Amino acid sequence: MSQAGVADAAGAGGGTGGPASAPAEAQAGGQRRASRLIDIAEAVGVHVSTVSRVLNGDPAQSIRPEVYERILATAREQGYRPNALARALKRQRTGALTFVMPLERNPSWARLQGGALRRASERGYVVMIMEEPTEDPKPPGDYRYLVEESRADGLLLATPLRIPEHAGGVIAAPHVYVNRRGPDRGNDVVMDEPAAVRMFVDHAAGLGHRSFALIDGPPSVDTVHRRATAARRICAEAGYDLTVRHAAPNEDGGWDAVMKMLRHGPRPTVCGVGHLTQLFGVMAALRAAGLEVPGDMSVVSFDEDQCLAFLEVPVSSVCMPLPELGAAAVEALIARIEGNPAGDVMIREPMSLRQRASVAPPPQRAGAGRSGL
Amino acid sequence: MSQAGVADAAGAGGGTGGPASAPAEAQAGGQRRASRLIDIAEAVGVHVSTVSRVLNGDPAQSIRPEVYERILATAREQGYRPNALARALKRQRTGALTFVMPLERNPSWARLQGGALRRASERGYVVMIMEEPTEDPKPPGDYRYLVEESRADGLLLATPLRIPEHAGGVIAAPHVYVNRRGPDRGNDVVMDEPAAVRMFVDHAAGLGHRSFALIDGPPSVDTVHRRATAARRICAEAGYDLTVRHAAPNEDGGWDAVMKMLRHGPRPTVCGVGHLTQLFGVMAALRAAGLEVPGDMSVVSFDEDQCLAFLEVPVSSVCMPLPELGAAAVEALIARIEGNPAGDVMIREPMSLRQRASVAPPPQRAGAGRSGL
DNA sequence: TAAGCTAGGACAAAGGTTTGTTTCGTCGGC
DNA sequence: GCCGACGAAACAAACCTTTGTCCTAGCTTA
Repeated sequence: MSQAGVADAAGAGGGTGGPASAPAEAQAGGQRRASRLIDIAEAVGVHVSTVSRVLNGDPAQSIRPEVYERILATAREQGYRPNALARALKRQRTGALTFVMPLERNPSWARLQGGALRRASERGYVVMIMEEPTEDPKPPGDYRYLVEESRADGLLLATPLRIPEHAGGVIAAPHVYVNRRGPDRGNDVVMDEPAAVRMFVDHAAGLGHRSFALIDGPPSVDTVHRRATAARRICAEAGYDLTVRHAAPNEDGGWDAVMKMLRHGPRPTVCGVGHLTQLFGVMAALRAAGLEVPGDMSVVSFDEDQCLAFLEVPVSSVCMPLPELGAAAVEALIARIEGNPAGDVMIREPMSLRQRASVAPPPQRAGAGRSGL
Repeated sequence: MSQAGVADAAGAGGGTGGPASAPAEAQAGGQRRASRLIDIAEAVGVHVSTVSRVLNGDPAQSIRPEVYERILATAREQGYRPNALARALKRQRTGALTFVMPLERNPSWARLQGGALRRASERGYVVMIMEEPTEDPKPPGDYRYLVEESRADGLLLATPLRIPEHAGGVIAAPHVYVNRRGPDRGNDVVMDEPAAVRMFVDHAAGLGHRSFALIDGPPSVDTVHRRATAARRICAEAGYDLTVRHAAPNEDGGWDAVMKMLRHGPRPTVCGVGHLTQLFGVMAALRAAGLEVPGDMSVVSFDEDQCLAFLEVPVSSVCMPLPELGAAAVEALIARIEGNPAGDVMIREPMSLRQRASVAPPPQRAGAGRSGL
């Protein structure tokens, strides 16, 4: 990047014979060493601290304009890049965040991650990703070491689980729980699951449905727990029937849940499904049971994905602002790092119901009466 | 994490009054400061270098067993964690990799990322993710700064694009191009796209197909380029017809490609589709055109995803080992960082064709004759 | 008994920045 | 003519590790 060496010749002449190491240029063999503050200082003929202040625009220091310009020019010529390690060591701040999340194929995680990464990048932070498997989760304290080792300034804890029993107490480092409520208050950034549920219920109720089902993952997952709780409350208040079925968050889980649901008790007329993968099993099971969607049963997914529009029966979904959630989590974490904790955050907007073909008025048989529309 | 403070009392007694800073414990107000080497050294009554060697298991140094034990015990009591910053600064190695990739909802990227992250973690590296948008890509040299700033030891360049014209030359830092051939040789880790294409062609040819189409993204994407080139060669050698259509890597692109394909020239009997998103458009367009899959046209996706099994017509796919590609890329990068560059790598295994309902023998009309099976 | 060797550590110099404190002139004011 | 202030920059102490070199007893050996 631009030929160095010129700088030295044009520099302050004679006094280059300092005891310090070789300048950035003229390294014989391999890779040219990276330019350091001291290389610029020697080339210009000033002290390293002066260079540092100029390059950082320290307002408390006045510099002669010519020196100022020379330093800037030399830094450019040498392609100077501050050593983030040294800077972080001195400043006690790394400019890095750690995002702890499961590595799943679920597109929702990608949306969340994308939102977080973009916002972090805008804010000048780099993000490291660490996997936390959904099964066999480690206590959150185990991630603390990344901050303790000064690798990162804070933690985004985006595991879907609720507080593990072995939580190991509260994390001292700046941290935010993403779409999950942590053991300590004031560090949660969560989706407004009740609003999502309400959107689902209102939509279906508007078509005449009175008997609801919710098929979702295990209640140990905090989002699931919040969704189920909200559904119970909302349906109870409105006087609707509700069956909640917790099942494995995969295709088989969806299948099993449907099969059990059809065997036991009165059949609901509309069914919300928490996981995209469960949805596939749900649709297959309904078809296998001879039920038509939406003729016999309406279905709504709580995971939005493009493929929903191209399934055998296109499935409506509640589309939640996952990228916004990720971005807000980053924002909240940075605020904590900078010493302005702002309390829990709930993400509401923009939430929408994407209507596809899987929702219709309930079948007459089960309908209350005014299924006119 | 275990009460500190005990260590000091049990330590070497009197000589604690060093001029250095306060020990890790007994910090009055806020967060207890992290334990440092010097805290352990003072507690035990040895020099900091001794602690460092013990904790790092330096074999060149002999230590009295009792001192050895005391150091280890004290480190444990204080919950010592080496400061990664200081260590990296001194060792000139960060233990971090940077993964440059687009942040897309495409599940293939998640699989690739997952494979890379897991392998890096196994190898003791942390990974930072940087976005490179698919449109408006920066020259790869622009990421170099992450290494120049000593934030990472190497770069995984997983942008799907071919060498940008403004590449800005070769990157000096250790780097690997992931599923893309870079401007310099010996740093590529790529999928065996020709094998994938051959799997597609052989499968279809075995059913009697002789007229192929390939719908894929723009040829500026290196994977697309490799796929198209391989398809041309393979079909030419076998004497099959081939139409290659480059289109936008989204639903509309797939739709447009089909429409153009149906308007111009002889209609192929089987169609490979490069992107999952394009596939949706392809399926919609075929249906809109009144063509049945697989009756009138067989379809194979080059992107595997669970949802393929649940589309209106379940679509066969060539499932490529993306996680393995990611892992191999990490492996190759680490080898370079450690000074053992190993040349280009091609990932072949395990590659499989997932047969679903979208492939059948060609329709009689277009078949050459022996369409018996 | 003196020289030499070894075990067991201490010393100190990096590694590249940041930042509080001094220093050295020079200028202005009285 | 002297004091204070100020502009402009140097000095040096961190930040925390790693690692090459040096030192000091105690012991062995000639």
